Amino acid sequence: MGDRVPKPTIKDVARAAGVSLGTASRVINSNATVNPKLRVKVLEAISILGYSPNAVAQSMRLKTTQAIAIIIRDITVPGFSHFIKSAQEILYDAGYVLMLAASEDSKDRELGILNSLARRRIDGLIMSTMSENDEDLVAAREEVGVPIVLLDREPTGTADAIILGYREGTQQAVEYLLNLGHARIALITGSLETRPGRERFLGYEDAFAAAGLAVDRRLMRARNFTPEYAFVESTAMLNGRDPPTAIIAGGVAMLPGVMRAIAASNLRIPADISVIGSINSELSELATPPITVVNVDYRAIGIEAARLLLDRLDNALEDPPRRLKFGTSLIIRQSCAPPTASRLR
Amino acid sequence: MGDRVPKPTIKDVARAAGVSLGTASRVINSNATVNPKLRVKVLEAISILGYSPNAVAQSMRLKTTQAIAIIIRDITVPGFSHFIKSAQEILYDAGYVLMLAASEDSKDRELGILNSLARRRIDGLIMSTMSENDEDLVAAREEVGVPIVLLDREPTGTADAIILGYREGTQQAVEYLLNLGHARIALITGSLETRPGRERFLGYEDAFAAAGLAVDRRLMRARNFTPEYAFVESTAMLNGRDPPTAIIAGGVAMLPGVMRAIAASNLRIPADISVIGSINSELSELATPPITVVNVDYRAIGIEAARLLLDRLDNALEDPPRRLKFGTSLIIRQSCAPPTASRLR
DNA sequence: GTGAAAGCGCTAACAC
DNA sequence: GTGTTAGCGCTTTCAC
Repeated sequence: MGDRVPKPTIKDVARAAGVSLGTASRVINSNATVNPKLRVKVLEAISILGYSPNAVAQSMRLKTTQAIAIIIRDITVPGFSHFIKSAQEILYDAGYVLMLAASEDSKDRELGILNSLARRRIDGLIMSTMSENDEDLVAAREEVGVPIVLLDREPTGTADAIILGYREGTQQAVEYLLNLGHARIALITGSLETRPGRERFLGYEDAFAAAGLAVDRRLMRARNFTPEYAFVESTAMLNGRDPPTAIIAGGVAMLPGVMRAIAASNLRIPADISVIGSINSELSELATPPITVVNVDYRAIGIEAARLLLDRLDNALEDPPRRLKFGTSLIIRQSCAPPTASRLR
Repeated sequence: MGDRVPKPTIKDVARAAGVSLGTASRVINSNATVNPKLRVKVLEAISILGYSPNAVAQSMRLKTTQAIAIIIRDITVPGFSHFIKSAQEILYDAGYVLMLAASEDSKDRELGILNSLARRRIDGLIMSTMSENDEDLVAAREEVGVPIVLLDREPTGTADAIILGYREGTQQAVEYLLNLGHARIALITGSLETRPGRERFLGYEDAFAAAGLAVDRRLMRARNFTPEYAFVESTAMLNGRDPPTAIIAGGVAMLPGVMRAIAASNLRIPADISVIGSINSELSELATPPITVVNVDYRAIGIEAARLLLDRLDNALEDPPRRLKFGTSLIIRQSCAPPTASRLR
């Protein structure tokens, strides 16, 4: 473990092979013509010594770490973990290593992470900042000085971005509910400091406007994306006056909170209350009844985010910022039904 | 973005402050007494230039990267993602950065990752190898040359380990089912190449032995830990001759596969079939009926794994290998009932 | 208390 | 085609 034996260096290889350091380097990087005999000797020395190049020294010299970081609020959110997984795969196959950090919706944490990554000279960054316009955060991102792909955030500066169609997705969900006869539809989502919350609000309003209906602001809640928040707001609305007949969980981690609140209030889905979740999950698929969701394919998004960054790194350093938009799809299952007369009041 | 302006170095700081490079270094590392006046000048220069030390150069000099890696089969498994999250938190607070890689149950992948991490000179490693005894894998782990904490694997060499009490947990689950009147209990788990699979087999046998009953090997399946495998085996057993009256999903990701198979076979839980899952999850909590599980607290485990490694790094380089055992707890919900007479045959 | 200089392991430019 | 050397940015001796 402690492995006190220091690893062999290229110098050791050169000495063992009886060649100069430069020659050893040449065969290792196989970028110049080397006498076949010497080449073999070096290769032998490498395998005997168990040499493998020190990536830290290479980074020092080459000024690239072949490391890319992902900063995300919470890696345990199923959608996010799929995003990370697929991005990591692409990155790994391209020879990069993934550094992962959770910002936990804390500005200080995000700042600290950004700072640490800047010092470490990562090559690129994929992240979803907790606030698009906060000055310190913008400056800290700038300070890292590497290409950034923003995940569903309004890009500032020169960052590329992956944009998700939550506005249209939410509009579609609300229209579906409206067509079923619902009028009192609750939307619970996260901070308006950030694109996903804002877009869902907009989509909600779009649907009501298109139907010529007025929205009830009291049914629109936006603070943070946690299941705990979803639970609290759902419970409050469900047990307050003029309760909603349908709830949209406007965040990928929020459905469990909504479902807990419904269970705790002794209500049944969809007889007493209709619900629509965000993103497909084991829960939405296997719940009884299965839950209708506004789905977005985080696996595909992870792949594209990684590719966007890699492409920027490889051959598009100077291109203008790009943004890729991903749509949503409404997966209709059995969690929505026309509102019951008794609960319509 | 490209930020073509190279970042200031300590040399720039020294020049700007009118001191020598050594003095600048001393105030940055605040480890030696420096004339207060000079100190202030250096500090000023740092803030004016926006200097932050190059961690790559520090690593080169100090021979520590302050980076720790986690290698795990699949980061999207809810339990694992909680493990990663809590470990990352501890690591980050201790000044380390997390490198994450998914081995995906592929030997080549695991080998490749190990190799890449060795070159990068990480300081420590937390992992759950796909095979404890495979020679190449053992050698590759050794080759990294840093302290390792193995996650629920029989440690080889000098590695520390976190051990999970799946044997006792499975025994407890089987006894619970036996007491309910079940005799034909299926156990679906992953590879026996690895501790968790083996331990569950043992626990299953323990329970039958304690009850003086013989096990039916055909009800014990062990290939891999995926939900797909769980689905296939569940479907086969449920629709074969002498079907089980209860199924234990012996892997943290397997419950969805079992539930899909049950739904596809038009069976009801627990009237037609009892089920016990591994690890608590949103699905097991919010399913109808809620699912009984053998729970293990991956959050706590992540914390301890990180602490174990950090402690080893800090002040116990020479101590003998340690192993920490975590127990399981049976969370009884409503997915198990006495077997129906008609299905007992 | 401070400056000068060596050296970590590597790549690439430069001579030969 | 090969060897020698400078230098990436830093920390830490070693003199003074």
